[in-house]
Amino acid sequence: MIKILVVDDEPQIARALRINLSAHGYEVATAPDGAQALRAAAALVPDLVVLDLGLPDMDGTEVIAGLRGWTSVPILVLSGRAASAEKIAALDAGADDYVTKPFDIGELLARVRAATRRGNAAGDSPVTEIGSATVDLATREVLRDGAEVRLTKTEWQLLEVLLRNPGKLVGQRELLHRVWGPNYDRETNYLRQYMAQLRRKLEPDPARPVHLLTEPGMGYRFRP
Amino acid sequence: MIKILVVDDEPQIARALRINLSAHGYEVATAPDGAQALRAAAALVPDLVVLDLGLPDMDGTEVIAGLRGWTSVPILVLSGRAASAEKIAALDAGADDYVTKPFDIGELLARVRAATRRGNAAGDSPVTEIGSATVDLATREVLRDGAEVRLTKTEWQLLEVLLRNPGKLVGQRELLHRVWGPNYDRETNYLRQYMAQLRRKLEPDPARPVHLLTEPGMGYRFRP
DNA sequence: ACCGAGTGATCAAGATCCTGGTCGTCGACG
DNA sequence: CGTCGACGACCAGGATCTTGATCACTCGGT
Repeated sequence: MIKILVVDDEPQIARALRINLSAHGYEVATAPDGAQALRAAAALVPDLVVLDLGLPDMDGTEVIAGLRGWTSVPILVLSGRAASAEKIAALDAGADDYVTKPFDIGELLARVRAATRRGNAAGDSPVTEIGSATVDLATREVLRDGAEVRLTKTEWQLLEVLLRNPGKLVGQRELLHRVWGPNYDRETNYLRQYMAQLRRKLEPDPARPVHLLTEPGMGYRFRP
Repeated sequence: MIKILVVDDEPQIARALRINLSAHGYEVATAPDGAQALRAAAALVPDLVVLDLGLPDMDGTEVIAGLRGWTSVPILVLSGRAASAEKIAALDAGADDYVTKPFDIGELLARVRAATRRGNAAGDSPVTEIGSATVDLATREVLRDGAEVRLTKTEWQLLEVLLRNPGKLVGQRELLHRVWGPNYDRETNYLRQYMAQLRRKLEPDPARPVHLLTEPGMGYRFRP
């Protein structure tokens, strides 16, 4: 079942979307503001986010950036503002589509189909092999030698950023920014702490990592 | 370079799109009707198709179906008709986005960026050849004769400045500014030190550099 | 042809920074 | 009240950066 997270502060619209989407076979969750949206997205790992830009607590692009930090889930933006600058800002922040209110529900559903179709067609298998461990980013499960390994929320966020950039070096500034937020740029000790935990849980020999590598002075890298 | 195929039977619009897109660094090809569009797509394998629905020879959805038969290239539909039924038909036929004319060129470019960003996510990175070594600035990797070469942070910064100005002379003042900051204008010995290290790690014969050249009294130059 | 100044290359240390590992505290949650 | 995860501090070992010294080369001037 395809999971959709609807983010809107107006109860009527949220309700209407929920009814229409679930009538077409989607599993729907809703969040009334940006903070709860980010939490819900982390908890549910939806297949699509429908995001209203007029949220009370955060700017729309901030929500998009918060999501894009750790997931490439399709984001479909709803907005009352039709100005091109608004659209460009949202799209460049990482949104996949932009629909202005009032919108035709049939068109919205078609755009939802287009966005979810892409996600499925992209077909990048969400499971990643790390030595003897298997990481499934979609279901948030780690199996190692048949046994399940538990990761905490922070560990997941850190691991996901690395796994979504296979082979690529991710700077420590960027990692801190994406996992802990913009105010933790200097706390590199967090990184060391959690990288060590991830290595203990995933690497065959945590003292000699093969997949979760350190690039001294620069950042970390996941090698498949 | 990202290749875009523009399909439009109106020469003015095709011309305007070509100019705008190539001004933003895309490689543009055009086709005036559906049949030629399908042939061009098969020959060029573009990274994005911008498709006007009002073609003389085929219905727009037929063109989309013809493309979708063998490729999952992103398709961005342009159309003068704003009716929801049209949009739904095009999107369900396999289009990724639908923009109604008249459109804002900035918005179109943003949607182009959004569409290509998705495809390029699993993309390839630009690599530079230095003798027998290959340098990948995106992933921060250097391979030499199949073996991996480790560069330190400062070595990367210095090398990146040179590689981003291929063939161009970069003054020592400028290099020092970019790598060490504004307060190191006179420390040219740093440059010598690290240039020597880079040559040792990258040049076939470090004593006789072929790609990382010294311009006495002025600066350094990377020759591809 | 000789010399000295200026510049660049190379070598060899200390100083400094970074990392990994460990420990202890705090707050949330059951 | 007990447990777990997040947070913060510390230390030792090692890699990196910085600095100084030495030598080779070029280029004017004598």
